[in-house]
Amino acid sequence: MPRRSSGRVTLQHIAERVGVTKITVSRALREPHLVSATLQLRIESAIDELGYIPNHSAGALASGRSHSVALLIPSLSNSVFSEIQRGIEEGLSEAGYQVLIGHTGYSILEEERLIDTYLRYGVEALILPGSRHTGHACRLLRQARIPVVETLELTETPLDINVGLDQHQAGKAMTQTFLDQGYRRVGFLGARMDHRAQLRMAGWETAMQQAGLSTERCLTTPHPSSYRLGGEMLASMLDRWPDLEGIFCGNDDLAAGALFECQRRRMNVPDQLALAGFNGLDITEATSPPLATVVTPRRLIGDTIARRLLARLQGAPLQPASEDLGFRIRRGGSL
Amino acid sequence: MPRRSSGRVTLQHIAERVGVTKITVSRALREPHLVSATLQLRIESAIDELGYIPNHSAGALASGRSHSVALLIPSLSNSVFSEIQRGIEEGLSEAGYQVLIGHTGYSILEEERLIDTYLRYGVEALILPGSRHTGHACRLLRQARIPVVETLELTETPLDINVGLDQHQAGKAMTQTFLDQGYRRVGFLGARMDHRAQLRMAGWETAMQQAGLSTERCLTTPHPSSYRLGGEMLASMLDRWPDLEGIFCGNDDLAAGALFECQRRRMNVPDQLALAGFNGLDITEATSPPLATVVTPRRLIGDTIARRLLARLQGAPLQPASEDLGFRIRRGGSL
DNA sequence: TGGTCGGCTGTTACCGGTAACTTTCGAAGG
DNA sequence: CCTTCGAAAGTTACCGGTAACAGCCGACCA
Repeated sequence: MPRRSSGRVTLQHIAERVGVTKITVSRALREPHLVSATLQLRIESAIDELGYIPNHSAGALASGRSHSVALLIPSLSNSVFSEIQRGIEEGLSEAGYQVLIGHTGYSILEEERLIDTYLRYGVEALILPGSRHTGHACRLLRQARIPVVETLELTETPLDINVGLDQHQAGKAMTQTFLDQGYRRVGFLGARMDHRAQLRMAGWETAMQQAGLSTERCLTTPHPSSYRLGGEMLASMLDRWPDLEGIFCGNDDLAAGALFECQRRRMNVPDQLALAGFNGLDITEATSPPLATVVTPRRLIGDTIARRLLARLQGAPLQPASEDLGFRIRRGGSL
Repeated sequence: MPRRSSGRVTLQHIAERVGVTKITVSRALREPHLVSATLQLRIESAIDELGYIPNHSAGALASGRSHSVALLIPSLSNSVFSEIQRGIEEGLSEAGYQVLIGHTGYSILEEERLIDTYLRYGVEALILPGSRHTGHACRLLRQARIPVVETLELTETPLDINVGLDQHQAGKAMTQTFLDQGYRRVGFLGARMDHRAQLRMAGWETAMQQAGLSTERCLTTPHPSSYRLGGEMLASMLDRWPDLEGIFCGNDDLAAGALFECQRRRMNVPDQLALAGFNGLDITEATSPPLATVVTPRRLIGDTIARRLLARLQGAPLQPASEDLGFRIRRGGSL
């Protein structure tokens, strides 16, 4: 009678049932070509007779490999990440990796906590949103000696792989589109104001300043963005700056909320007020008029991350570098 | 020289540095009250000097406890689940559980695969969307002898904990609201048509039949729902049944897409066509007019799941039962 | 006929923690 | 002064797999 045991079916049970040793059963599962065909069959049938389920912890401990990768995203409810996630998952799961998802709630402290958690799980790589991390997080990452991906934004000093787009440049380009269309009093509306939102706003400022225009018409909040907030903030902005000609919203949710508010006020978009968002979510194509937006190559980002990460996991050397996947301006009908 | 070793810092290293055995260090981390205060301090400082990160696999293997729970959701991009998830996560993380998220893509085959995967990880409980599973999945769940939660919909034959709402009843109630407002030629527009969508549609049929009305005006598709699809399908329905007075959409995305299409056609909602959705997502309150919808108690569902699951994890006996958390009809302005 | 080789299976040790039990030691009590 | 007791730390074995290396055996070749 063993002192303790989980009661679960183990390799040992299968081995006894078949009359071999457990290493043979282990091989049959991982390297079937090393096991004779007849044994293979007997092992298989024993496995599903007894309902054997491998213990991942035991395997990971013995082999030093977890076959898993952690993907941190800011928020589960933000559909910006679902396409990125799809690309990553498809690429990695083909190669036998399990993708563990965690969400940071846009906080680098929470990110640090999650990095620690997933390092305990022994993930073989980490994919992080953004390029700003706590000092301790950086230390953890360096010490872990595993591939790290920083994504969405670009950085001058990548830790390892960096795939994304230049958020500042994109904000500037969208603002320039307003200017090219003859709009002059263009405001900025932002929420949450995480690092990427700040970069976009800085792009707006740069473009306005270069054109010699005022950057006064700007309203931001640390609250999470939502349709409702877009509407409310639009109302405040119109109150405060009745002469506004156009508003660049830091993301599509705000822009859609602002558009709905315009509809309630029977304001014509874009004649009375031009609007633009950021990301190119589905909703921008559905509204009437469709919303102008910066279309970000999210699926491509996901695919690229998967490809480059697999290369690193298969031995490609650490060679920190950024990859800029660009963006596309879509005028929709709201600008 | 050991034959193999990961090179990572282990309990053993900390123990040597401090001059104790590893079990003492292990205790200092898990049961600090059993270790003297001075030792505790020396151990702590050794841990962050050396940068020790516990190996979760080793701990889980030795203790037979993974301190993790799997939450399967149909789709990451559907914000219906983010609130449920938040409630679950807050409740469980307080009690020291890590929540692992997987998405089934609305497929019970994929669900089966994920159940298998997470059982290998040794999760201590599983939370599943829906009550329909493959036969093999049921076998796996039964054999695993861990708490299982089925959520969103209710079932007569719960495996264990079942928390949700009566989707059929909700569909019927919303349809009845159309009828109470005097609408007669009420259609149904559905996409994806997973089990819950089918139940809602059945609710619509029941209400219509009980009122002696035709259930002919019904259009569904297996494609995933989206704003765009809502618009396109609305167009088809209006083509085919120009006499439609109202449309009950299987979810809020479709309803919003339909509303946008009405706006493009300059059709007045609800005078020319009444619309309703399902779930009570943010967008239903943002549009103009706001959309009628069935508000589902998602946060409450999440909290309830956390509470009941914790009870089971702490020893409450298996006692299969359903808990109906109800729903609320919101008329918005589109109905 | 002896040697070699390759296919298949076994032996042994080990991964990094934790459970359960044991030992040590100083303080309190009789 | 001896016993008892409890706090603090140690010993030993074990969780369930896998790496590395060691047989075994029949086929093939010289």
